[in-house]
Amino acid sequence: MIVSTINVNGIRAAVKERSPENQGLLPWLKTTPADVICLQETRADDEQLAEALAPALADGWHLASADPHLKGRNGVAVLSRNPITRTRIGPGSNADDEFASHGRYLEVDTGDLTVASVYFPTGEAETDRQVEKERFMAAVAARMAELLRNRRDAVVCGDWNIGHTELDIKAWKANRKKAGFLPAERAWLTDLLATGWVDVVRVLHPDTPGPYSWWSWRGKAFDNDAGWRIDYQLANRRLADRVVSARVERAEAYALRWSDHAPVTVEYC
Amino acid sequence: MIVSTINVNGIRAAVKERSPENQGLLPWLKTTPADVICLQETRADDEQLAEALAPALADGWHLASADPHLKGRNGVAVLSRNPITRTRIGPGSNADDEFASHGRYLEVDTGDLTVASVYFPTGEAETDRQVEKERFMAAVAARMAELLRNRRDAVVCGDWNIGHTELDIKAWKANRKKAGFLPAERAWLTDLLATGWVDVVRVLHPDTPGPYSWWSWRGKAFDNDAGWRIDYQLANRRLADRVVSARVERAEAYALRWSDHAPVTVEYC
DNA sequence: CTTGGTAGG
DNA sequence: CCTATCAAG
Repeated sequence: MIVSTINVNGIRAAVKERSPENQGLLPWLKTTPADVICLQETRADDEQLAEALAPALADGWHLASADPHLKGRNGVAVLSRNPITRTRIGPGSNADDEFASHGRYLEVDTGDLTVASVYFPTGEAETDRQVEKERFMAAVAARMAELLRNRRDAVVCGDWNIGHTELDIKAWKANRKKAGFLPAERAWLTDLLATGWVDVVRVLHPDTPGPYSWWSWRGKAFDNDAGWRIDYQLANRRLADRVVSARVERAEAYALRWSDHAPVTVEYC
Repeated sequence: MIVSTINVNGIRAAVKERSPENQGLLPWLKTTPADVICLQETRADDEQLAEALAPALADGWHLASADPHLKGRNGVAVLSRNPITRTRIGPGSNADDEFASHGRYLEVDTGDLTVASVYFPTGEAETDRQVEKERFMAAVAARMAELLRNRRDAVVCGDWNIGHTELDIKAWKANRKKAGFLPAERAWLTDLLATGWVDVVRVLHPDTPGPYSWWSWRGKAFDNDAGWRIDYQLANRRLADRVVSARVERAEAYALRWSDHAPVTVEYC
């Protein structure tokens, strides 16, 4: 069982042919061994998303998605080779959940697994946008506590927009007061992991900087590997014990950059 | 003395290299025999315009321009191989001219010639935008009457956004109620020509449809030559008598399309 | 279909 | 620097 997660930074741009060598997301989808793929920042409504992914759907992929409330913003989805047997939109427990309409949280069951695709707000230190990010963090943590109480194995994938430790951001010193590496955000992740979730990429690469999963388009950030590791798969411990490999597909991304993020791919035996 | 006029549809886009074969406006500028070039729809302020045209200025071209009041809209300019000895912005006679700030009218003297670069509003039938277009038409006609009373030879170049006769629009039947081919607009041009101005391209091509100078980007308008002749050079009669050639540079535009308009180029002996 | 502005990343 | 939106042409 292989699970991938990637922030596509606009599904319509991601599926576009960019050059003869770089034909975008669809060739990657054709060749990936993944069984489940979590997508974030589709920046499209359900109809536009299905249209962009039409070739994949024709190939038999199943699709679930959570529409953004604002056009051209957010949007998350899950692609699965096996049927999707349950979907839940929003981290909250009821329809008046403030985030249910934001296109930031989608949870599905497929086979024996529960998979969530989550897109955290960017935030902005010292502003209301950071307050909203923290409300979203609290809502997701509450839902993840519920998931732990369930019987099913679960993995929560996404763009968390938080670097956890100094290993996770190349320029961590310059970012100590920036949204994405604030002490409160880092502590929140530490606390979340203490409840029983496992950051499976970090467990397999405990001491190395990165592997980064996002590089700014600006300047030569990608060439210099001046990146951030902000895309995580958090698995419950029983599932995490089954991890056989966990990597960021940077090599592929190097040749074929159709997003500013790279896929984070984990094989569970 | 060769005068060209072209609506560049955004100077910053026009100077961009579009492909190995199509390097944009600058190579055309390198090879054109024109002595004076009127530009419309630069969609840039004076500083952005000078930056986009920096290679031409380094080659010795002189530049005058009229800033648009709204960012990214309108904007007219004149490039001249010889020095520009007088500049006037706006068709009106005083600073409270409503159009002086709109980046639609620039008049210069160079050598013995007065040259104006004018960008008429698009208009929209039955709306306030048409009323404004007609106010601009009246202001330009008034200024052109003044020009005729002057001693100097003068040519008023630009994107008039009006097709004069059925020869000037391929699909004239479908456009009889559309801004750009309204009876009032056509009559205004007829009246203007009756005051002593000469549409020099039409005089040299009296009976042929076109030659069109604008084609919509939509569909296959350009390939089908489904165009409009809306870019004119109007010369006073004495100057018009010196015309030796007048053409639309469609052949060049075919290979190298860096605007939806093509240059209208006239040689005066 | 293309331009430039703007918000957001 | 890239992805969207939008108004305008």
